[in-house]
Parts: sequence; structure tokens; C-alpha cells
Amino acid sequence: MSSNPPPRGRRPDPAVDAKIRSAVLDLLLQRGLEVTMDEVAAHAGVGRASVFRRYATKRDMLLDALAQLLDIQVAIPDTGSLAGDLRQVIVDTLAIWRDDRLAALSRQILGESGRDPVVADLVRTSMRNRMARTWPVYDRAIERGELRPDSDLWLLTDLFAGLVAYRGLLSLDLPDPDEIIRSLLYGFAATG
Amino acid sequence: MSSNPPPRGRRPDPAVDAKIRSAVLDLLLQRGLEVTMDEVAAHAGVGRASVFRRYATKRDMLLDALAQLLDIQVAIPDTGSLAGDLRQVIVDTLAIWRDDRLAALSRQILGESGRDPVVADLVRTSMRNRMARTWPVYDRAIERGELRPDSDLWLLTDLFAGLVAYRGLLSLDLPDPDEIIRSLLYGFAATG
DNA sequence: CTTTTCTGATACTCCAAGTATCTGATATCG
DNA sequence: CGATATCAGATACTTGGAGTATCAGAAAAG
Repeated sequence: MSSNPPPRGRRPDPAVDAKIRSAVLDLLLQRGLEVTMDEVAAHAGVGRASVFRRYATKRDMLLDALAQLLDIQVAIPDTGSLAGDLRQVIVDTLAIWRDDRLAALSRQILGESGRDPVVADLVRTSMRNRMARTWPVYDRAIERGELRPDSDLWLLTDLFAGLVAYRGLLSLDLPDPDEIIRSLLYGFAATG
Repeated sequence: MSSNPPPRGRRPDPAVDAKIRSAVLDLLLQRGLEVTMDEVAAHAGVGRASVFRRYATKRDMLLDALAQLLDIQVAIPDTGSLAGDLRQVIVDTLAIWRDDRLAALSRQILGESGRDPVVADLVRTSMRNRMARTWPVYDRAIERGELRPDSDLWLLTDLFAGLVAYRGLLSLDLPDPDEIIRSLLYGFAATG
């Protein structure tokens, strides 16, 4: 479209931007979502007004931080077998929940999804993207004849993600990777 | 132990107890967890102080209401086949998430579990109890030779509960009961 | 009849989010 | 250059809701 009218007065200081964002991420990992704006300003070494100049509300600030946190990328395995690939995905995911700080933060973020549809949207999209990036694993497995070609891959991945989210959210013991793999691949029915 | 010293002055009015509890449940279903103490008192037609005389904090009040909500019981099916029993459990559970009010409330309660360990404990215990009551279904299935006798039943039930909780929390489309059954019983591996 | 604890009503404190203002710094425009 | 606009930090204000305190009147006990 048309180029914006040239900005007039003093420009926002990028250093202040950076100090605030990094302070928010810092405090988020230290104390979770329950952080006051004064804490953020103080921890950033910045005026309180400068925080509100960048984010109209605390929620906006947290949403920005959340978006940063959620787009961390995951490695896509290629071990040669579906079970091996799955095992690596599962172990990587479980690692998050074994770290106390990250587990607590994950719980809070998942929890916030239950109250704020915008947060739910962020989490949903981020999970969807992350899973879609693992499609190659399943494509290869289908080519190798290890996976039913008509598999509902969203169901497969959500069964796993749901299990982990559910147990993590409620602080239940995390499942054993090999048992998950066995269940997802072969199910619970008695074999003939 | 020793009987309590006899109570002295005016006794708490049971009618007031009832009015408050019913008002809380009412408002909980109408507007979720974000209810003010004044609203509760007003909706109950009762003095604000009477609410605080019964619950030291809003959290205590909500925990009490939550405990009531969570111990609703579920029917245990016995259709003659594991698939049939599972189908009924699954359909019953999905019904909760198809009701907009109940789904919203479930989301908020699950969400609160991520921030308050005591809520998480309530939810965890209630889910555990509910699932344990369905053990007969699986016992019968093992006797009939439909289910592997060494099955981790907690894993089986949590795979399902997790899937539904995960999708419900993030407002994803709910899965089809028959697809869930097929996946849980036979898995995703290519047959042979 | 005295004492205790309930009842509803009202007023208060406290905390954190968000708003408003002020002075000074830094930018553009004419 | 000077006028003007917006940023920076500081500080004071408003608002809303949780929790506290106090009151006068009612209902229970000794």
C-alpha cells in the first residue's frame, strides 16, 4: 500500500524494547505468569510507562512473550524405523516435563488456554505446526510399510500429545516411552 | 476422640449455607470461575459477610463448589463386548464437551489445574476414581480374551482422557468414537 | 438476663492494572 | 535555527475486587 507518513518525534529506543522483552522472558521462567508490571519494569531497568507504551495491557505483553516461547523448533528424527523415530520424538517431549521450571511454565500456559481463547489459539497453532513438521517421519513409515496408509495422523499425534499434556497438567507420572510406542502401534487388543 | 465443647451462641443458618452453595454453582455454570464475592452474596440474597464467614477466601469457596461438581457419577456400561462398552464410555464423555456451557467450564477447571496444585489434585482424584469405576469393563474384556491381560489400564484410559482433554482445552474438533476405539484396540501399525 | 455468635449492612485497607502528567531528551519539519 | 511531536523516566491518580473491621439486631446457650 502507500508508504506510511514519516514518523515525527523521538523514535522508540530499540534497546528499551530488548530490555523489556528479555526481562519478561526471564521473569516468566522464574515465576510463571503471575508477574506484576512494576516487576517487569524494575527488572528491565526501565520506566513503568515505557512498558505500557509498548503493550496496552499486561495480557498483550504476555501474549507477545508467549509467541516467542512457543516457536522454538524441534529436531526431526530419521533413525530408519518408525519405532525409533517415534521414540526420539517422545523422549524429546518428555524432557520438557522433566524439567521443573519448564514443566511449571507449561502447566501455566496450558492452563491459560482454558481461560483465554487467544492463548489457546497460540498453543494450538504452535502444536499443529510442530506436529506437521514431523509428517516426514510418518510418510517414510508408510513407504516402509510400517504404518497403515489411511492413518489419521492428527489422531496419532494428538493421542500422544494429549496423554503427555494431561499427565503433565495434573502432575501425574509420565509414561514410559516404549509402552507408549507399543500402545500406539499395536493397541491393547489381545493378539488372536 | 473427645466430643466437641457444646456450641455457644447463635448457630449458623443452614438455609444460608444452602443459598450460598447453590448460588455459587449457579454462577459457576453461568459465567465460569470469574465471579466476584459480591455477585455471589447478591445472587444468594445474603450478606457479604456471611459468605466470608463460611469461606476464608474465594479460592476456598470455589474449591468447595468444584468438589461438588466433580463427584458426579457416570454409568458403567455392560454391552457384552469391549468395543461396545468403550463406545458408550467415549460417547458419554464426548457429550460433556459438546455442551457449550459444560465445555467452557471444563476448560476453565482444567486450566485452573495448571495454576493451582490443589485444584489439580481434585481433578486428578476425581478422574482417577471415575476411571477406576470402569475397571469391571476391562476385567470382563480380559476374561473374554478381548484385551491383553498385561495391559496398563491407566495408560489405556489416560490415552483417551488425554486426547479428549487436550482437544477440548484447545477447542479442537472432537474425535470420532469409532476411530478412537480402533486406534486404542489395534493401533496404527500396518497389518502385516 | 448475660454472653456468645450468628445475620445483613457498611466502611475500610490493600494490591495491582491501567491512566494522566510532568520534565527532559531526541527526532522531524519548516 | 525554532516549533512540534513523541519518546524516556518518574510519580501520582483512578478503579475494581479481595479481604478486614465494625455495627446493630437476632437467636441460641448458660
